[in-house]
Amino acid sequence: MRKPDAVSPALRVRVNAAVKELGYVPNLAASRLASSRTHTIGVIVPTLYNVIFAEYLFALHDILVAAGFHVLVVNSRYSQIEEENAIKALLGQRVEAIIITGTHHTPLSRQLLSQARLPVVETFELSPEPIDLNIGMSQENAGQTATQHLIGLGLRRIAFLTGNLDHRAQSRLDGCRLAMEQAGLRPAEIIARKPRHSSVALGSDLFAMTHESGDVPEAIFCTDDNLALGAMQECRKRGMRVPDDIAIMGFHDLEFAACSAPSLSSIATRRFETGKLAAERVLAALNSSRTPAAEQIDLGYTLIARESTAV
Amino acid sequence: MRKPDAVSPALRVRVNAAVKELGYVPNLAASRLASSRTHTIGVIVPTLYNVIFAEYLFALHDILVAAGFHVLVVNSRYSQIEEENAIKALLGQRVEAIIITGTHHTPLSRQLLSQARLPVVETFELSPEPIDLNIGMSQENAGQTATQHLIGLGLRRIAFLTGNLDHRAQSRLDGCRLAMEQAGLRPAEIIARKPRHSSVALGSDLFAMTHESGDVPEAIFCTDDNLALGAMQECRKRGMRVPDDIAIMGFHDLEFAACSAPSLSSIATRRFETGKLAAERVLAALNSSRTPAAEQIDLGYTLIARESTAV
DNA sequence: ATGAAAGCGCTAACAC
DNA sequence: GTGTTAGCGCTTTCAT
Repeated sequence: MRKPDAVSPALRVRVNAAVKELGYVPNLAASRLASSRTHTIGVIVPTLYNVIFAEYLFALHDILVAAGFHVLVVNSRYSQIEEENAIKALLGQRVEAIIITGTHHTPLSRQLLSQARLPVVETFELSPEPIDLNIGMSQENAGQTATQHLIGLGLRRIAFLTGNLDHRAQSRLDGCRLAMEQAGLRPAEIIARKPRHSSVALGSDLFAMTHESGDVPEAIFCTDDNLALGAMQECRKRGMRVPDDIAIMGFHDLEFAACSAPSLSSIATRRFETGKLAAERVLAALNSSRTPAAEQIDLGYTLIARESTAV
Repeated sequence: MRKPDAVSPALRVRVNAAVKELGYVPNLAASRLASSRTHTIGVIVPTLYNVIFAEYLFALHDILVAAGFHVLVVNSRYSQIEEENAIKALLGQRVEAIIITGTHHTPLSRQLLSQARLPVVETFELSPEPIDLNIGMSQENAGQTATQHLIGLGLRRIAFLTGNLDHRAQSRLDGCRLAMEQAGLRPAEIIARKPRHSSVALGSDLFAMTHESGDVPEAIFCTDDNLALGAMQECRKRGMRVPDDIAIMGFHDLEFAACSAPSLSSIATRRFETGKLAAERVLAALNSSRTPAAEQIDLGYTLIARESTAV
């Protein structure tokens, strides 16, 4: 069945007939056990709610499936414990490589990944000590750049807005604080108490909260374009004009940032490229017998200034 | 290792030490082969870009993981061929049940699912002849209800706007046509030539196209809230007021519909409940030895009238 | 409570 | 080109 050409046409016909009649489907577990090849790559993402991971997975999927691999996606829900369980599950499946979001893991996770002797790619962040490959960008620098953009516009009272404070959001906040400090300022911080995933509705809620507190800043840097869009809409509802009364800055440059009204300034990040490169490097590592040297790739980011900060 | 209580404490300690030192992880393929239990449920969705599937998967995941199952998510990219391949892959994995989006499959897909002797749940639509279980809603009725709402407002020139025309979008369009016909009208149809996934940017593009053609309707029913939001933003950019100059209606009642400015009228659909119920029925079927009768559950939908159609 | 042994359904290597 | 056979690493059953 796996090499139909290597068999007489007559036999091939009989085999196909039998397959169809019996509804026979080869047992992958047996095949994997016997060949010790699973043709499966494990991918861990923190959530499926955020479209950036959909884009990333799309690119990964494209390349890996074309190369004959299965892609096993697990989500860790932003929990290191769930991530550790996901790693165990993937190793138990004997995936041939693991592509994992972020660079912060439990000690056991690191240990498991290190001694598993398979290609590991950490993505979206830059690690001080990568387990193996690392493809990402400096979230802290990006946060700093965004904030410097606002400061450069003459804005002084700047707030940082986020839903849950996962590690990447925290790094952006660190960058924001650094930029403010360098300018002799301090950011206000608007952080949702209850960790909810980033959404337009949450951005709207958080801005409403801030507005009602009476302490409205001159500019808001949101960790995410969804939050930014929600904040912009809430501004309008409350009679504030963007950017005249308040400047708003997003993050990720999602598809709608260019066409929202007003259009949204953001930091463009490279999700497709991250996925594509991770997949390519994994394939390369799997095809070369010798272990390639651990490598770190900085994909960078780009500041996109649009109407929402055109003060 | 699987029953630590059934072993002397001393041995248990030695086992754990060995496990840690060797980085031992049990081989799931071997376990599955030996026990002929995979504890895995396969789920097929058409895309990961649409947040409704994230919500659905979240609910599914919650219940199935809590019950000790693995969830294997595959996406078919709205292609029946890819869906067929996904089904083969899942059956090869010997998943214990399959939860699949939609009710339209290739003949071979139907055959494979029928003769696999495992619980199958088709979701999001209602099928005239379900393979096994079917949990969904009438997309056509929902499209009809939305359109009747617009007609009831005295609007006559109504357009239907969609990105790609997958089967569910087609059904909503059918419902829209039916309502128009009953009122003695004909809908205009705005359909993206290049199938792209639904997004705010696409809604914006499509409305811009329509506006430039000069033939602007009195109301637009969009297959998706993302498209609707994009259309609303593009309206504002072009100096049209919603709902005064044009009424806009979305679909799915995504999180942001309530907080956009103006707030968006929509049809609320029940993604969480669909996932929850599908997971519960699968677990029930797996626990009862006898095959439960094929069943069809209509989860319905709700018209939510908000500012964008408050004419 | 512990050890021994058969066999799950394939793959890979070999003989025919 | 075709048939045969020994494992892959577990689970399950049976002896001890």
